[in-house]
Amino acid sequence: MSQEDRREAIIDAAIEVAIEKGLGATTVRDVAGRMGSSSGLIHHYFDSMDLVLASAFRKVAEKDLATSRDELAALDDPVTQLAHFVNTYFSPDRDSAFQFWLDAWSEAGRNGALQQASSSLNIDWQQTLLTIIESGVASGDFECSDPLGASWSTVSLLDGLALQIVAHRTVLSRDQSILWAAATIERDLGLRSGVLTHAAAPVGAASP
Amino acid sequence: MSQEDRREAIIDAAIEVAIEKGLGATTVRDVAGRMGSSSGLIHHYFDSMDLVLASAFRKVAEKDLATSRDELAALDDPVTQLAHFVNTYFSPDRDSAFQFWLDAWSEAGRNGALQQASSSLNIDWQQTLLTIIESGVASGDFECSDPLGASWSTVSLLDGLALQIVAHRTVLSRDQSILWAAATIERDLGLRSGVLTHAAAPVGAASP
DNA sequence: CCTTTTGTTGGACACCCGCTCAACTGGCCA
DNA sequence: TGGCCAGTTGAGCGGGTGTCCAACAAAAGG
Repeated sequence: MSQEDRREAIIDAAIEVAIEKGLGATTVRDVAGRMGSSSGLIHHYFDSMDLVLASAFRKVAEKDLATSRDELAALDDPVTQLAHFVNTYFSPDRDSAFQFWLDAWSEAGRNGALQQASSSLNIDWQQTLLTIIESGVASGDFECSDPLGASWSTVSLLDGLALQIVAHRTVLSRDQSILWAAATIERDLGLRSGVLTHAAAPVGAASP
Repeated sequence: MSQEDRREAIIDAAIEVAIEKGLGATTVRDVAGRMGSSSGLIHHYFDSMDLVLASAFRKVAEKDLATSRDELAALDDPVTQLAHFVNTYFSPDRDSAFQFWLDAWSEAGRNGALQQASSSLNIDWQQTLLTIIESGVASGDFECSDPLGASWSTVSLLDGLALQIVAHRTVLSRDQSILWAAATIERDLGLRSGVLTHAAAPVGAASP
């Protein structure tokens, strides 16, 4: 097993544990136990446990983002892309990844490696949205004088709603949140009301 | 010193420590040390440390909310109230309180007492906004067919932006965030562009 | 084949956690 | 003055943490 593979195996084990116990409560011994190896091994590949946790967060968040980007790439017009983005953002499949985000945001102020990973990946999500918005403005589908502001407002609105769903469970329903987010985003981008939600639902849309 | 005073003193000490070390990293010994008392005392007044932390969060969040509501009560028309709300939401004064929110959202899934405090206080903030929006609709200042949705979208948007400011520090500027949030909220409530930010700035508005 | 290198082990270290409990203190009442 | 008791102490318990490191195993190189 190559050095790189071993590192990935450690990160994967850390992810599995963190999903069950939380990022902050994931320990060296947990990870070693999950891998069936010794605890010393982890420190042979990582200088500190903080780096393991930051790597775990980064891998989860990167995979989550890559999945989203792949799905978006399969759609061709900006309106459909945006509709897909909004309709899938609160999917239960993303709950565990979103809990990683909550943990990262909370810990960012005290763990430098995490803050760097968290802020750069947050920017990546906003950039993904910015690309959609700019292409929509270019094609005439959207009407928006400030795509940068719209992209940040949109991710922030979605994150704020997702946060309620994941942290508080029953306070907001997923479907209701989609409708509320869509309404605001439609107004921000000069779309007719309902365009984002009445569109033929893309693969994996809505939620149970 | 009465029982109630002692409890409050413990909570206050826990708050001081939590501001420095984070809610999750605050220990019984830290709190006792800050008070200059023994660790046993804390357990004489609280059944568990989790309850101390939940109480600390609740006190910070309640005070933060009460301050906001008092300021709003001093203003009379809905537009001025909403402008004040938006212009003060990202104030540096609120940073430490907001870090408590980040910690609470992260920990909510694993600490029942915290989840209850966090979700009910989140609803209180949304209700505050809902009251403003409903009075604005009644007075004809706002145009909004779904005040409930608008209130949730607005808190979520503000929380999402505040989260970037507090967790990632330099990714977004406070002033820029106010402008972006205001633009979206104005569209949601049928206000003329700039009404929320060009209004005579209320006490403590903007940020350095 | 024997040495060297590399990967891996798991016990040990120093420190921290929440929580319990017997012992102590000091003010109040009889 | 003596007894009482709520308030308070802090050592101690069982268990946890990240990190280090001498010892071992196994593959690589001569």
